[in-house]
Amino acid sequence: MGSLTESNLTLEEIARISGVSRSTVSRVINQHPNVSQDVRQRVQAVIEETGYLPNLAARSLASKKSWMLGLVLPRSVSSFFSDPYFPRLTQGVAQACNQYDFTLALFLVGTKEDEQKIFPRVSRKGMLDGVLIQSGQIGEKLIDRFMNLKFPVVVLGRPLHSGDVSYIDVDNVNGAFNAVSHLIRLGYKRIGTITGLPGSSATADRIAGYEKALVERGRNLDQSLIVHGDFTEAGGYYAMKQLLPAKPDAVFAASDLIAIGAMRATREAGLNIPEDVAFIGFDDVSIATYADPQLTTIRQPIGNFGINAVETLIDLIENGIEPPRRIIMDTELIIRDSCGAARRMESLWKT
Amino acid sequence: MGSLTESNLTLEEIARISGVSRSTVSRVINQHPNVSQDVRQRVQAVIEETGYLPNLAARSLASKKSWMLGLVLPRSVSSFFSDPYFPRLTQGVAQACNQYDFTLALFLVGTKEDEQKIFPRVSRKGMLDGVLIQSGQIGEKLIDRFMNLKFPVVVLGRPLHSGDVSYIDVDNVNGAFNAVSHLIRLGYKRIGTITGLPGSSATADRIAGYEKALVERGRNLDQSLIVHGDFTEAGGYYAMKQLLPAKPDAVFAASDLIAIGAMRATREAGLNIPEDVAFIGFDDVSIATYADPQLTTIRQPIGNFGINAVETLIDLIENGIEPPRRIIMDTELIIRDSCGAARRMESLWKT
DNA sequence: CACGAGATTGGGAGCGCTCCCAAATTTGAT
DNA sequence: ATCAAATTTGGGAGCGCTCCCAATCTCGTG
Repeated sequence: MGSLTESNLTLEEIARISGVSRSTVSRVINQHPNVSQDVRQRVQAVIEETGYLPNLAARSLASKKSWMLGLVLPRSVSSFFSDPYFPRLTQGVAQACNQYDFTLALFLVGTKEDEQKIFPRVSRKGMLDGVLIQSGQIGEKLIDRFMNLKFPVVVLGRPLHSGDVSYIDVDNVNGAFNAVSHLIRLGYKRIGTITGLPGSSATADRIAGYEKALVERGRNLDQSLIVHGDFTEAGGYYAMKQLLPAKPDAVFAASDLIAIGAMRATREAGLNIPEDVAFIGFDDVSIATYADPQLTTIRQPIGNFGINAVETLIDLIENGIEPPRRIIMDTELIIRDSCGAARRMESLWKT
Repeated sequence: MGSLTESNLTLEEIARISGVSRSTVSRVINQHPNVSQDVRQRVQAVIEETGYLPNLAARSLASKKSWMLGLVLPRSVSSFFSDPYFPRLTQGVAQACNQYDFTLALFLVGTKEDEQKIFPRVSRKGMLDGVLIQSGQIGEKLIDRFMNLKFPVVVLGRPLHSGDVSYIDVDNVNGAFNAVSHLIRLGYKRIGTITGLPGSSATADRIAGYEKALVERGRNLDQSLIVHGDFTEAGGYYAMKQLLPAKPDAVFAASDLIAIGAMRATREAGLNIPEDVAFIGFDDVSIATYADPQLTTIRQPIGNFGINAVETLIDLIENGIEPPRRIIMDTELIIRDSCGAARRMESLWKT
């Protein structure tokens, strides 16, 4: 174990030790076929023995590949990491990076200043092979610039103006549709919704799904039952205060965090959940099960979402950019207590 | 705006355009003093106009610096990103990296396989200038190996066996002491605790603080009031089930997440919070305010913790390694509803 | 007006790798 | 055994930067 020399080992050094040339060692490392069986083994042995790993910077410089992927997350307005969605996403991305032997560079865009500097930082030559960008305000501005550079990009969540860009999204329309249909099925009459931050496709699609479900059942859309939130707990709380006068008997919240906030406002108003107002969220993050009552919600495959995104990006990097890849993932209705399914079903039996 | 040429701009090219040599441009970029005023301005102008940024790989290779920092987080056992602590920490680290123009590489150690590969991955030449490691099982194993390589490391949280390593920690003993003292002051008689995952200094120190507070007030330590958890909600839930038979009237939980779980178990047992059992948590993550009742807790300066860690690491990188830096940050008692302070104080007034 | 110190500039060498091409070796068919 | 074809190997030329040293330029001074 050359643990002492481990630090300044070079290709040339490995070549000297194994009695071959620099090029041959390089071939062994890069799995190039044109190396005889016994030479390959001999070199392999030396590499293992010494714990040699090629210098990343040198390799990147020569090959124009860095085996690094970027993940750009805008920490829009207030919260961001207070919503467990992003950590889960990040985890999925990190896991996939590990699996494919890529390194993950994380860019959290916080301040206005970060926003200014983010593009040069990320697009800088010799740094990243490709980038994952969360859709939304900041993300959208970056997409075109990356596309212009022919820089491999995969957008997380459908961008509002998707030209030729590859993206991965969850079927938000259908998820919301299923959520609201579930509430209709349970017999709720005045179903309200608290939306996400306006200006994102997720928000728009979830509203569309909500409306579609009501319309298909021949219900009228009542604008007083639609209140805009921002994907935060506090936002949900204040939105619910606005919604309460409209006397909803059930609410579809555009995220679990919104639902948690809305339930807080509901309890404060002295109402019971789900007897007086039923709730259903979106995401199925861990707090959904910590809530009291536990939250019925639309589960997103968040972890797989990240993994899929990385796989798509790597494919883009290795096999070129056309045509754009587009992946839409399915959601799943998770029934817990906040929708009152148990009680409602019971009463249905009785009638 | 040479947006088209932006991509393959080199030092040499900038030199040609500004009519000086490669070396001079390099000096301008690296703020080397020996450049005349007017040449500097001329070159600066060309750089701005073309949007040139040095190739990172080439720069790293030549200078042996990468301007990249690593953050290694072991996703020990079950949860990890389900605890909002780590996202908050990551955010602080990312923010500081932005500020100091470093790039953040995130390493989440998930599987056993990751654990095997993490060291070569991270210590690989030409990749990182330094690394931040979360203390704990996996972290501890890595520390020595990095120290041997003279690789700059800052440990997040005091490592169990801290040799010459630099670390940053929060005053866990004092935090726990203040929490429990607060409960004592409010008149609780049977104060239990649910600990974190055994084997970390944070867990040990919080237990020490709990015991210190009790002992200083002349209370006896009752082992049946100490139950071990693991920093998860589910862990808190099951720990509380174990603790309930010991009839505690107040509980100090080693994290907010534990407290949330413990409160769930308490409610299920038909007890009221804080009338029957009061709670106090640790961390002050966002879920502390989403809980019902809102959680009294010990606030950690998590974001600043990350920022401080990065600053320490950069200092280490730039100014050498001895002596090891050690930073201990203070905590703060945040009084909300779960400790029953309001009611207790009220009743104190009456007497 | 010549001279040397100090400021400024240019060019070579090299960081450690990949990639290409030519040289050396092996193989197989005659 | 012989020669063309295929396989294997070695070395040169970069990749785009930094760093060092030598060359050049600027002055102030005697």
